[in-house]
Amino acid sequence: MPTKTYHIGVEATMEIIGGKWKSIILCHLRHQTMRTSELARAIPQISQKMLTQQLRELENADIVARHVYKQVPPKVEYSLTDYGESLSGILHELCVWGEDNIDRREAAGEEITLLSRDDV
Amino acid sequence: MPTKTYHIGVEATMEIIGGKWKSIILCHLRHQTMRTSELARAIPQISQKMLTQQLRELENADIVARHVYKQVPPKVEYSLTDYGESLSGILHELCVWGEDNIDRREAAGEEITLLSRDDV
DNA sequence: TCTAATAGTTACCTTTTGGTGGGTAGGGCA
DNA sequence: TGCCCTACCCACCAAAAGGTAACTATTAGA
Repeated sequence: MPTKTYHIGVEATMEIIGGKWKSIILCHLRHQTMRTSELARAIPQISQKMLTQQLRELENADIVARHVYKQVPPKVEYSLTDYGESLSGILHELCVWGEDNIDRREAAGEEITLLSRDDV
Repeated sequence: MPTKTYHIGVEATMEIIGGKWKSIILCHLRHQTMRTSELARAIPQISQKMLTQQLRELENADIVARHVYKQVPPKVEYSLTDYGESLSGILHELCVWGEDNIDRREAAGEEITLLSRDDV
């Protein structure tokens, strides 16, 4: 296998939490274990496909754990792994900085809304 | 203009520092003001086009300041704005977490290299 | 006159990412 | 029997992101 090369640490981090959905998913899982359908409700803009695809990738990176309950209809829960918890502080700061950024842009006259500010 | 809507703070943050290049550029500017050519040397994989495009976008978000010296050949310097400095802590953590992640994957047997670990 | 030097733009193409709509499994229940 | 439920998979298409290469301007200096 050809050796994977990074030039700076942040490159690796962004490969894991980057993209349109991963950081959002992780911000939700930071507070609680959630079922697939709960995540879908918490992130109404995401499609089924993207949700499971991103969860699979986070699982492969050992950030998210998948718990399958053997029952019908199926029940699957996702939560942060211990290693995933090491991202918790960063995720929180990303949320808070974004909230401030939105306030700032609103104060500057931009038409902008933040629906929930529940990241505590 | 249609109101821009976010569901969670991190969405706004990622819109600003997301993508393949922005966080890398910002990590370099965190330590020092840099000329265009210095940035290009510090990030050898980036193309001219991407470098200026990303810098423009960071400038529009008031994260990066552009200083043009009226001389020939041209000299242009980039640095974090005061507001951009508010990302400094997060950028540092993203770097450090990535370095740890690379160590972890290397320890797990993955063929992986980190060229510089100079984010202090 | 010709070239080097720096920063930047543009047109064009490829790759990656994301969206849509369909389909699966398998037990519960009317 | 036939339909519901949840999770999830696949084929296909559209849009966004990124890469390549050629071009610009300007002036110092060989």
